[in-house]
Amino acid sequence: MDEVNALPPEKLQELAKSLPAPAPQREERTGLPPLPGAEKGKVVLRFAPFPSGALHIGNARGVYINDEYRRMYDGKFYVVFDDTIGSVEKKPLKEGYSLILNDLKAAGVDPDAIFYKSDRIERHYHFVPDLLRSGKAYVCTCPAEKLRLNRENGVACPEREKDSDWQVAQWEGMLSGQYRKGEAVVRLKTAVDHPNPAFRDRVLLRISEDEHPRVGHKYRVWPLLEYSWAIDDVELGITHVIRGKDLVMEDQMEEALWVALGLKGPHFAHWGMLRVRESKISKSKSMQEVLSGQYDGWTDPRTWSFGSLERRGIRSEAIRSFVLSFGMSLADIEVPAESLYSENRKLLDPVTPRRAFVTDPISLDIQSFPSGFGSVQLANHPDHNELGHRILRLTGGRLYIPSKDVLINLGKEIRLKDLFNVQLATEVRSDRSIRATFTSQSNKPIPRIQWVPTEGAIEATILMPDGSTVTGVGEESLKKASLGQMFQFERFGFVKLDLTESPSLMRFAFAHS
RNA sequence: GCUCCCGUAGUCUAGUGGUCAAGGAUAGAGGCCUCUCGAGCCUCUGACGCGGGUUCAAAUCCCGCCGGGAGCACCA
Repeated sequence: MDEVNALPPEKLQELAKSLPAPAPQREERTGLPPLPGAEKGKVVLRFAPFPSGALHIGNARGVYINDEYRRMYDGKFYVVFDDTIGSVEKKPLKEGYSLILNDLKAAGVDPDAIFYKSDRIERHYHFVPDLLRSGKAYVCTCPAEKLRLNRENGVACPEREKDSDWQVAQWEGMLSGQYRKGEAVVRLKTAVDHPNPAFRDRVLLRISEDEHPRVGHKYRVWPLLEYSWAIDDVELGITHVIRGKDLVMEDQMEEALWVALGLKGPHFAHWGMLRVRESKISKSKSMQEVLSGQYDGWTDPRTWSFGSLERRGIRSEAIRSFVLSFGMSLADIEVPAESLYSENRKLLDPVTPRRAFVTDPISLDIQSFPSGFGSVQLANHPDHNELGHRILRLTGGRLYIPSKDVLINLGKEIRLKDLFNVQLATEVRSDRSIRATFTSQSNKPIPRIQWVPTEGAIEATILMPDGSTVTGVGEESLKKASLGQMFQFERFGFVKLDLTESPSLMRFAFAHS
């Protein structure tokens, strides 16, 4: 090596030529890494939402990673509603089910089957007596506070060592109503002094008398997440549980339970925590704002729900490639929404018609308006003729232009984009108008200004991602737009028609610039 | 505090001992094009957290440190 390095550059060049061509670049992996133990055609995945509200951008990773693996392995994708009774802070919502199913549809993900945990409670009960008789679990009747304290101190509760007849009798008492909410739970015997306090004789089932949105008061004993999944994952034939790394401890619990139950469960894989910088708000926080009426429903852009993104015109394919670009990395990341917008822009830009829009308009009063400009035809897209054109009527002789452009060009000659040049007066009149004089038609290198004919202009309000509203005027042709149609307001950004309030007042939602 | 996870450019990510004087995306800068401040094209800036090992060879393996995150419920 040293010998070669010592050679003069010319010699090296010669030497390089005489060598065989370098090996081809290492092949780059595309898509997600292979799943351990996965066989084509035999992979079964699950997406397990809690029906507390619409799906959030944070759920997108779970949806699309599982769906992508389904594609890769020609497998199955199940939706399994994780709708146990929850807690005071986390309650299943009746509308949560349809909200989520609709969001999945909007996401372009079609499940192979839909299951409800609330339909499977009997299966969860089924294993309890055996667990009790074999001494792998026990009924604990300590009050929650006592239990917590004992766990903290690594102390066993007195019921732990009672015989199996007593255990089974108490279990039946839980089911029959002899015990009330909070008076008895079933706990797994792991170890009271396990180094991880969360592992110390974890609770498997507990009593709740709350009404459930699907099954009402049919059950009073409800399983907890790890226990129910230890059974469901096996019985539903799930081969791979792929979820966020916030749930790794639950995996370990499931594994402990499989040992206790004598079952063999699926593989686990995780991804790290993803946060979109602009969407600091959580699903449950959104829920509060939606329910309290602070937000404009589940599609309020501040919720960052799937529905809100659809409302803004963020396409599901863009969300898909956005979240898949992070792969299965275990690092916790915070990503700017701009990355998502960039994906969406690639999809939107070539197919979205352009329209003129002016914020904070000032009326331009043109003296000696040239004849022959009764109307002007403009292409809908500068690079795609196939998108057609539209005609702007100029018969009124007045235009709106942005005040921002007026103020920096007072007294100067400006070009009205795609039209002609005018000389601006030196001051804006009190009625928010300004005079201008026609100068010439030739395209000159002077400031080019966006404009909208006053006659036929619509008033447009645009709902921004932060919940604020921008108002302005848009060209007449927008009146023909249909709900949900997208436009690029030139020099402003991509918008989607949200609501036509009246023939001259239209509401749009802003996607991104 | 305890348990676990993670540290590659501003932000993400590829990379699994030599093909890496580290690839891609996005953001940024400059230029070309364009009657949009959009898109497109070209160019540029910019990274292996730190310190020790192991090895002929380390972004990659080991140890320590530092930094970040998650979990620690009769929630999911």
